[in-house]
Amino acid sequence: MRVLVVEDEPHIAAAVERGLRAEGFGVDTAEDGEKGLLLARRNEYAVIVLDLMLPGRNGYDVCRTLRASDVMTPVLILTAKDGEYDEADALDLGADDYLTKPFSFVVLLARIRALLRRGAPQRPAVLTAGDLWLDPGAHRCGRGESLLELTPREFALLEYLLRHPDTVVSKTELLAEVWDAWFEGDPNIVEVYVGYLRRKIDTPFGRAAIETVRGVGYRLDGKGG
Amino acid sequence: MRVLVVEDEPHIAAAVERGLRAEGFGVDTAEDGEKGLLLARRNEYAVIVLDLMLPGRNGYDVCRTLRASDVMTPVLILTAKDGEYDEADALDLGADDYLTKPFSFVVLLARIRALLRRGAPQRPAVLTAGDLWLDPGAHRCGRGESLLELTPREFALLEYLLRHPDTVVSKTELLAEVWDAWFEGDPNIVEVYVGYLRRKIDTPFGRAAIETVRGVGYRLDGKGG
DNA sequence: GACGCCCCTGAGAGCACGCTGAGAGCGCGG
DNA sequence: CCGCGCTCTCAGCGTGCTCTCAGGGGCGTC
Repeated sequence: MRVLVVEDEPHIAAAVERGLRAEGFGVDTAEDGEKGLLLARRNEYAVIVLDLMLPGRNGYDVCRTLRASDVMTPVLILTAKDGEYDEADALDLGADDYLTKPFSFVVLLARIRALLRRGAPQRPAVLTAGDLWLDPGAHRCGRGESLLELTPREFALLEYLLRHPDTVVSKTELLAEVWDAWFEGDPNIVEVYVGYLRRKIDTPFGRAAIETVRGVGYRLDGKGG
Repeated sequence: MRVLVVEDEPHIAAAVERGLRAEGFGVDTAEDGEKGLLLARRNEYAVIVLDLMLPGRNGYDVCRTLRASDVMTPVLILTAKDGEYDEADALDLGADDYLTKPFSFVVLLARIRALLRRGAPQRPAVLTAGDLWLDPGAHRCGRGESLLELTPREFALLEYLLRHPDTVVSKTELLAEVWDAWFEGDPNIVEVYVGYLRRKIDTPFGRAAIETVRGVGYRLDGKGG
């Protein structure tokens, strides 16, 4: 899930970037409108966070140009409260939401999530497969009554599998989504972590939620094994 | 005192708007859910009057989305008596009151006044987690009978955690919310203050209300540890 | 039935992350 | 002007997580 941040004030850009990364987003930044446009056209972003006051090509211009070239990525506009621009204009130009500085980071996150939700179907708060459950918000998971202690990596892996139940996910896909899009290490790492997971969520319960599909990948049984 | 009316039937919208204006309210109207959402997010309303049967995005959806993006403005739901929706559902979604059409304007006004009296952000006077309690108004907190002496920063941190019990809050989020939205210092400060807090609220009582979720953040146990 | 590929697993190295103690800076009150 | 308390920085340390590697075993194929 990648986000593009177009913002010329370095400390704001850095704070937003750091925060979004901590929330699991991939982040690209651009310090002016020109670069923002380039990146927005070249890549597929889930959301674009766009400052209005930019050197050179301003946010209005960027937003209009994007829409004109059929880039329909949701755009969230940032601007100073006392700016010369009006929020109504921004929304007319095809922006999807609007936030005035200074704003709380949590609000920014909530807005971004809301934008993402609009496009995607609503996801339930807790993911389950049979008696196996995982709560992304509380960062907890378990099998029936038992709470399971997972490391961050194990948790991320299980979460991904639970989001794609009864579907074979390839090792490459897991590497890209759970690890890093540009992961270059030993792909064996996936097998290792699937092993760790099985020892925690399957073996103690005599179940087998994660099935190996030889030569293809892994499949999580929607009924928990 | 502004009110947002989201209603697609023009004559009802007009009647409600006229009536509310006569009572001294500022009124914005939206004829569908999408516009309603935009306005609700953009502006601060005292109350939102929301019809359930709307073209496109219906009232349920609007209400749920608003709550999900942390807009806590009181919502009063309007709906036809024989509609397919149930009152209980509406309240579950985070609506605050409920009125079936046809309704008398006087009743609508009374309900709106009641909602305003309740106060917009319906916050409990005292936040608790098990025997741990914090009174934001009195600026006091304690564990059971014992009063705890916290510095302002410690207090703010605990308050934030208590407002998000059983949820993992990231260090970034804490930096942004308890410190400053654009905090640039050493993020280690969060660990330091969590340490201070634990020494005051956990160690002396042999409890562990604040749990560390490695690589993600901290979680306050809703039962106080 | 034999071979080869893929997967599994145990051991271990490296290191990132979080915790803590010490102390500097600063504002405020005495 | 001094002392106190709060905030924040910094560096060291320990834990346990992540990842690598190599060997063994299972499954499919020929």
